[in-house]
Amino acid sequence: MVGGEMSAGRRGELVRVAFDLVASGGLEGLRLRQVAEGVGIDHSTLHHHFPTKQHLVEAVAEYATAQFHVTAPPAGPDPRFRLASHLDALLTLLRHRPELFVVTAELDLRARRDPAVRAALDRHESGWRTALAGVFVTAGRDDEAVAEATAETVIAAVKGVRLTPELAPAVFARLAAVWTDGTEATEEE
Amino acid sequence: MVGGEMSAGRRGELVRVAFDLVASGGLEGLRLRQVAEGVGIDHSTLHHHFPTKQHLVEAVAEYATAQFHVTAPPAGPDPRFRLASHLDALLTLLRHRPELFVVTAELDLRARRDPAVRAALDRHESGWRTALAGVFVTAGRDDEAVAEATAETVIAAVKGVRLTPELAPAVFARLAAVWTDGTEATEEE
Amino acid sequence: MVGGEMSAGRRGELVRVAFDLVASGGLEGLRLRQVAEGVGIDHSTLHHHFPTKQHLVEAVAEYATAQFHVTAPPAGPDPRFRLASHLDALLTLLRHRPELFVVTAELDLRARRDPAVRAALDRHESGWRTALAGVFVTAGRDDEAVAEATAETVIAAVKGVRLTPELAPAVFARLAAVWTDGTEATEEE
Amino acid sequence: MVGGEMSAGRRGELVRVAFDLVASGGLEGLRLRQVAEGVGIDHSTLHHHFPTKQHLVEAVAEYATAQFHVTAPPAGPDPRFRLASHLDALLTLLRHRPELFVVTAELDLRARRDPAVRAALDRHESGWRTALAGVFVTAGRDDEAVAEATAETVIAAVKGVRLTPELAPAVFARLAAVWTDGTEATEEE
DNA sequence: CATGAATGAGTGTTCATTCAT
DNA sequence: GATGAATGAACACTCATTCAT
Repeated sequence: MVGGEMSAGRRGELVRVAFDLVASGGLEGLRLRQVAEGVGIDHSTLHHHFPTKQHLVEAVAEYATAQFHVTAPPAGPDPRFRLASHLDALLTLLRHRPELFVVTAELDLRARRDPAVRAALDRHESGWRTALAGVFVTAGRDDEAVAEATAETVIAAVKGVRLTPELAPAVFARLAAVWTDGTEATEEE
Repeated sequence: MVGGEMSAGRRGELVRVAFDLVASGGLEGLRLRQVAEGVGIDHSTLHHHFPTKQHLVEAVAEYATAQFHVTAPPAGPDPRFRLASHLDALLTLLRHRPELFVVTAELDLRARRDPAVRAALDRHESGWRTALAGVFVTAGRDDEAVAEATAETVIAAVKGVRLTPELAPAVFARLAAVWTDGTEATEEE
Repeated sequence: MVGGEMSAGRRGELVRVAFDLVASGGLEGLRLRQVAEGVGIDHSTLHHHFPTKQHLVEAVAEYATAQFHVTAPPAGPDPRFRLASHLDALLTLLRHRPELFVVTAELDLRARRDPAVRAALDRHESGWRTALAGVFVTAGRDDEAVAEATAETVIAAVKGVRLTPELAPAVFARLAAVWTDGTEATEEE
Repeated sequence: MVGGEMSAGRRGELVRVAFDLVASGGLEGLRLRQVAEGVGIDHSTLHHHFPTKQHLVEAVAEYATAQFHVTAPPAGPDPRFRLASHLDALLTLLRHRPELFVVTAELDLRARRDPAVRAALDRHESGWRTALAGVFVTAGRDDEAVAEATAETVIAAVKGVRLTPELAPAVFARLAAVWTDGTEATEEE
């Protein structure tokens, strides 16, 4: 159950090298020769693991989105705590692995023309969306539609700071403060 | 008669066609031959107007960011009205010219490795940032640091819905609602 | 009679700029745009003066070879003096205008595939050849065939140092010494 | 069986075809597509063997200069014989492989702007220079400086007839005759 | 004479992909 | 699996030349 299909092995190595290359040079700059070189194999050997570049890109999409599972809002009765925990986890991840957000931004753009990448991203995002809406719904202050809109707003704001991690703390603080009761909001800051 | 220079002429034509191609195929898919073909000239003639592809991309960046001037928050005493107007204008632009937001997203990613595009985007964004912070500062409810963080949050949320215009109405409504909920806001009405 | 057809005027200017560009970048690197730019006119205007690049190259060939008239062996009864004067003049020219020899070397190579340049060079070279053979013939020590071979040898040696002017003094000294009587030969050195 | 590596193989084939093309069309006219075509491979495959055109040109320079090893003056006690043998070998090479001299002339010109070609030529030429000076030094008639100047003169003359092989016999005869005319030379016979 | 716009053939180079070994 | 050689379509860019103004 652990590492079901990746992590070690040539395939996983290749995906991680490709991920790093996308992070530094963009999807546009991704070169199969560099990926192979980064793993220490010939570039034509790479095609034994990924028949086509597209397959590798899709694997990178799966890999990248999977890394976000650590940010899932924890279970619990207190919506404010769950939201705060979620934003904290995201902030920590953004600080320590900013490339994860960069690559996601790259994939978001690619997804417009690439159904497979689109699907991988949607799989990830629908989970995120649902979990977040759940948090706001249990807060009980709003109806479901508003809760969903609020979740969407948080997601949008997170996406919006993917390329500028230095702005994230202030933005996340605002998000947390605003959707919390007036009194706590001010003292949290 | 004044300012006719920007939109007419081969240069402007080329920029607009390039812009459209970026919107549909991404910066990655931008091909000079297609740009030239879209204008009806030989691809080598394009180099007469833009010595290099980079020059064309920079012109696209200038063109794209310039289109956002219509969304500038209007002057006036009422911060809630100014914010609502700004979000309305953005929503209208997003509805009618979604490519503008797509291209901006593309440029944002390119800007990570392209100082010239970075500069063009920064020029545009710093104006946006300042104007928005100004709105919140005059609202008087928060100090300057909070106003700036709030502006950043709005910017982040707008950036976050660039690729999903269908979510924008709900998100923008949440943004407007949240920052007009306070006591001061209601008493002015 | 002075400056019969060149020197001043756009044509002459263009030829001299082209000559300089060939000297520095080779015939291979000659660009009409640079020639025009060097004179301060548009590159399409250049075609009013030289319908084609070939015409300009031929003009450069004429110009380059014409500069060698100052090295013609002087008239006089003393063959040794005539040879020494000739070699002196060549050495002086090589010192002060090395580009002249570089361009000639370029043209020599081009002449293999370019009959017009071939003709210009032959015109110049046949005069040189005849004059030099004349010097050796009047020396009286050898028959005409030997005189011509000697002239050819001097020409070959001069051509051979065109690209290495620093070797020219020693080589020219050897040439002069060898074809002079034993006694004078040693004291000239 | 040893050394079969230099002449066989795609690399060697490509170099020889490139050499021939330089001989006929000049370095200026060298086209990678023609080289590949001459070997019967796709022009992009050429880049598998030579990453850049420059690498191919340098290989041509190495190849061309290496062909001259057959003209090295033989060892032996008699300077006149050594010089005559050298000139004979050069004359034979010039007759049977005139392209070798043409290509060398092309490379000489290119070397002015190409340090790598310059180095290849210098490697070859310094050997030639040293060997020739050695011949004249052992002749004993002149001091070392004069011997070097004489070697330089022979080299210059040889270079000077590279493009006109028909003049070489007469010139080489003059060179041999002149430096074997002295009293010491005759008394050895 | 001079210009700016346009042309089109051609240049070296790149890169994912294929295939025989 | 792994490799090296080969492919071919595509790319940005160059440059002499032409032509309408």
